[in-house]
Amino acid sequence: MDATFKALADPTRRALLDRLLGKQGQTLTELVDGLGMRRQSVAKHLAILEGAGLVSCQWHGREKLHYLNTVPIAEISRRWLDRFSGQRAAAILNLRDALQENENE
Amino acid sequence: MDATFKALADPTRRALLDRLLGKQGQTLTELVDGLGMRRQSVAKHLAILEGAGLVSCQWHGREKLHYLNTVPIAEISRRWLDRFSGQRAAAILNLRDALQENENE
DNA sequence: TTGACATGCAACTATTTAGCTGCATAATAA
DNA sequence: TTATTATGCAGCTAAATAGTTGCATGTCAA
Repeated sequence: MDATFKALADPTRRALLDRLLGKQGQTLTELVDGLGMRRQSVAKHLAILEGAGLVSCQWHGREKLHYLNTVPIAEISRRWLDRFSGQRAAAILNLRDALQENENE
Repeated sequence: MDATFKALADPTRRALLDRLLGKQGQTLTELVDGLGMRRQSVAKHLAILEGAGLVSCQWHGREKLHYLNTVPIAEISRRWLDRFSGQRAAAILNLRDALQENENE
């Protein structure tokens, strides 16, 4: 889970996920285009995404095709974010507001 | 949004959010306890969380009370994660599996 | 076979980050 | 007032990170 959060922390890596969401099975060379960065840098980012399980790869001759895997994102959403954005969090926000009201008196 | 992702990338900061979810309005000194780290380090983490809008603070005498703010998390969940964990992503995963099947022939 | 193409591996640099120590400031309590 | 407590600010170090270049390897196509 920590690897997933760390992987998502970089804007370049989030952009890569975005592009894979738009079109699966892209090669490294294809993904480099438009990022304003060298091939090796993008390869590093993709390796981090792969290490976090966010991207799965598949060799096809000399090309390495990259596929988005959304399972880790769904895990984060389910096991972590939901606790914060759910009803309980809203209740706590209300409590905070109540405390602030109290403070302003 | 980038600030939010970066703030969530650190396990100590996620732990801080967890603890604030459990009990709002804690002081810095209170939050230091159990993290195995100096007060100033925790203060830096809290400053980053505050900078990302994930924590709001309120002075009460010499004590600075910390409150969880879930809005940025909800934003991430709504504007970013939903695109990946939704039905479209599932369809793409199926497509990926289909491609892999095809590859194995 | 030869040349072009796709990728990997290794080493280097600069920047950011996480933690620390030391001192200063402000508020509470005796 | 004086001592204690809560926090902030500044500076330092070590480690991690993001980017680079250069070279090696393996595949496809002529």
